[in-house]
Amino acid sequence: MAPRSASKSAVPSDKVGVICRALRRAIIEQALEPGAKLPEDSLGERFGVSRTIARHALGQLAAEGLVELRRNRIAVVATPSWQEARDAFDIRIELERLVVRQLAGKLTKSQVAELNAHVDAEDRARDGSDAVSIRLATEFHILLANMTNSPILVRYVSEVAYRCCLTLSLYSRPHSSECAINEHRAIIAALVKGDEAKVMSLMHSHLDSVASRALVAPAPQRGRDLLDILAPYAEEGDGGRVVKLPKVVRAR
Amino acid sequence: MAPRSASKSAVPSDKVGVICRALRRAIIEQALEPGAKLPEDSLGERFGVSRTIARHALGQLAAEGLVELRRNRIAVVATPSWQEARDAFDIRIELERLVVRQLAGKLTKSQVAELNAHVDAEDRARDGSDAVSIRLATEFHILLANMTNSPILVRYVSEVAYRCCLTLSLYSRPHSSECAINEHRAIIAALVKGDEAKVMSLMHSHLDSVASRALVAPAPQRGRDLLDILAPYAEEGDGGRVVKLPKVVRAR
DNA sequence: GGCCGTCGAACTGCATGCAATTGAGGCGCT
DNA sequence: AGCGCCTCAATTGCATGCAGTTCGACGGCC
Repeated sequence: MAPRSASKSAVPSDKVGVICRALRRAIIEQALEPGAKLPEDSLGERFGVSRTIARHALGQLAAEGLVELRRNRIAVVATPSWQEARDAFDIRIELERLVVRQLAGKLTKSQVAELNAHVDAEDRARDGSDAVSIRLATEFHILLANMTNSPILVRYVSEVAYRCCLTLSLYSRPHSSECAINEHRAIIAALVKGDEAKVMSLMHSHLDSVASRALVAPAPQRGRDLLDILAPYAEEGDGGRVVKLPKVVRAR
Repeated sequence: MAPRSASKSAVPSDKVGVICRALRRAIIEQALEPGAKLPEDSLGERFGVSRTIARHALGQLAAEGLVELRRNRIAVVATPSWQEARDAFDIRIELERLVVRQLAGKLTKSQVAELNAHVDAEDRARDGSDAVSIRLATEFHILLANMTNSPILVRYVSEVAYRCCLTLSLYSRPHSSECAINEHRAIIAALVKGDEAKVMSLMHSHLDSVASRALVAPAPQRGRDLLDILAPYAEEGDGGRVVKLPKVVRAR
């Protein structure tokens, strides 16, 4: 509906931007799981562009921390460690507190309407797939950030929110985020009321509860597969090599 | 001295990384002023690589907000608006409060030594060029962030610090940041002492004072040239065109 | 003299080609 | 059967070439 063509910067042409957006979305909807391979050829073919462009897009996404690039290796969707996930949430909390601090009491009527409409959409999607719910929940926060009119803040909040989303698919059990919709409504209400302190603490506890519900301890059994579990034991120094393991069948 | 090869991610090969680091440094030392042109050819030639690589590097820097990319146009060093500068500082304050909160009372002896050595270097550079002083001051903060061992936090703090650095060359009068060295020492002391609240407020006021010393109001006369002054009046929508002005001699 | 239109050089957007590296399967050896 | 080596297809790293666009300058016209 809204003609939100989003980020004006960092998008050399727009083909790159299209691919980035598509991949971001696929990643946060968990159509692409962490660790999924992203060969340049395939991407290029899929989007009707050459490898050059696909490569460029991967570079951008790597800069955002959504994909991992290793020299001469196929790019893969990032697999953040549990600690990184925690860090991302900590940063996110601070950034979003900043967002609501700037927004408290300053929302226009149409902005409030837009926010409410979004939460309604979240409500409606409750029966649908988890993926959509998660995406909408994330987009609520990005929508909020957008209203600050601070491009930098928007960029950082978006990035870190996407990263958090990514970690959710790694470490959370299903259906863990739906109950947060009420908290979104509460935040809107507090924003309208203009109570800065209140809305900041609401946002804080909202994110904190999402984080603690989602990030269920380092859970030995929760990792994707053997390789992930062993990762911390094979600290990869700047050129280090993972210890050779006898016969590991990589989970496809 | 320290074998700090820095960011492992987001660097496809390393030629790209080399170019990025070089340009970042040139930018924050103000060898490249905001608005400076960065043609792909020249960069490629300068660094002994093809345009492809130079282009990729520019893409990365654009993602960090240090350069501006516009379709079919020569890339230029970013020229943040005054408002963006303010926003960047606000974000920076929150992020660095997070840094020192995590670090308070947790520094090892060698880390403290490293910090002190750095501030000593800042002291020594006081007689040298402004550019070096500014770079060192910025690097102090990045050094601090590094000690959190949180790659994400490091990345964000670095980025936003570079951006702030960039704005300093636009909006600040010369010699405005040197007196901050004592504040760096105070922060180290408070970190060692482990007083979380104290160090957070120290960092807050440190950055706040740098910002307010530096960002001297929108100052009609302080902008680079006429075009910058007029920029806010010619909001560029996603494909909008700046209003045609009769005969503007662009300050070289 | 100043303004406008036209032209050319410069630059970007993108695809493709070639060399180098990887990792995966097959083969032989123990 | 298991383990290691070796070879080859798959994939990346990078440069170059071509087409389209922009910017600046020159020259004509008012």
